[in-house]
Amino acid sequence: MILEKKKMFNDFATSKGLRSTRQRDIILDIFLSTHQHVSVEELYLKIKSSNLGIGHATVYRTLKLFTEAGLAREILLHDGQTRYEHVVKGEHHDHLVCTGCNSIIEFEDATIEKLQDEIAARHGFLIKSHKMEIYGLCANCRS
Amino acid sequence: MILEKKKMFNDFATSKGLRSTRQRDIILDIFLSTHQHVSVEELYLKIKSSNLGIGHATVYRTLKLFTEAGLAREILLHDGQTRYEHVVKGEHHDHLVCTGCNSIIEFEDATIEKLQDEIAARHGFLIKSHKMEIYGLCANCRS
DNA sequence: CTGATAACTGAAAATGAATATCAAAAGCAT
DNA sequence: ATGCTTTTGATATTCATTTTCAGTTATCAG
Ligand SMILES: [Mn+2]
Ligand SMILES: [Mn+2]
Ligand SMILES: [Zn+2]
Ligand SMILES: [Zn+2]
Repeated sequence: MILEKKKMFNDFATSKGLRSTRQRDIILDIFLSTHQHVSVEELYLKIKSSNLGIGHATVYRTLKLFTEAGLAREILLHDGQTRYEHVVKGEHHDHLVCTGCNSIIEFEDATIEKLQDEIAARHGFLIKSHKMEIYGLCANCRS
Repeated sequence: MILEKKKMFNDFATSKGLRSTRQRDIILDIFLSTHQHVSVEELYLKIKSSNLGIGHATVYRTLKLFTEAGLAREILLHDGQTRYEHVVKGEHHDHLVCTGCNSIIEFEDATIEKLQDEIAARHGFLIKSHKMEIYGLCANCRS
């Protein structure tokens, strides 16, 4: 799994003529070791606390590369910070976002995805990506 | 239609003990005269070009009031600017966003909305709002 | 291995949207 | 009109992200 992701990035780097650097290796390692929905700052701090000095700019730049390489997805919730999550090949999910405790529940719904395709087709629209977020209170925060 | 919106804001203002000001009247007029999905900056410039001096801060503040009053909805696309659209009572729609020409197509799908409710219910989640955006190329930009 | 070249890094500065500050102005009740 | 409270807006501030650019490093031809 992790090796597969590393290979994926390697292939991407090769195809784009990117160089292999210490920083990119470290950032990839740490990104792969995180759970879902990490903000750039969280990653930066995690790297910092490992006594590995890497600059902010490099973390930002590298996460964009991961996104381009298809192994990360950018998520913009309503907290003013860009977050990244892992892309699992052949999977897609959307989010229930709790405004009480900021927790995120993931869900998949094939019917919704199909309806989206139909709507797009009806408008001659070519889908590249989509996002769907449901905001509200999770079971815990309701009570 | 426009009178109805003005009354709506008036009622809201009264219920909140807000004062009636020249600035709020102007911003409401201009907001109601726009089409969908205006950014704060666009509104600000429109006001400025009408030779009516109103500060940035006031435009930001007032649009939040409109949102609270239920006559505007905040939209966050991927261009780093908050936009606002008109709320039509009893209606809801989502967006197809063209990454080629930045145009936006609106659509409604009752089945998707119902599926969202079901998913939320399944997780004991109480929905407050949701957003769904499909990104890609519109019919024009495809060709 | 060596040197040339182009890519990469990161500290620091810049950007840009949005918010906070606060003194002056304006609305409203009496 | 008076007095009190809200509102405004120029300005400063915040904060995430991007840009700059000089120094560093990876890669590759010789
Ligand atoms: Mn997720
Ligand atoms: Mn719309
Ligand atoms: Zn919660
Ligand atoms: Zn288009």
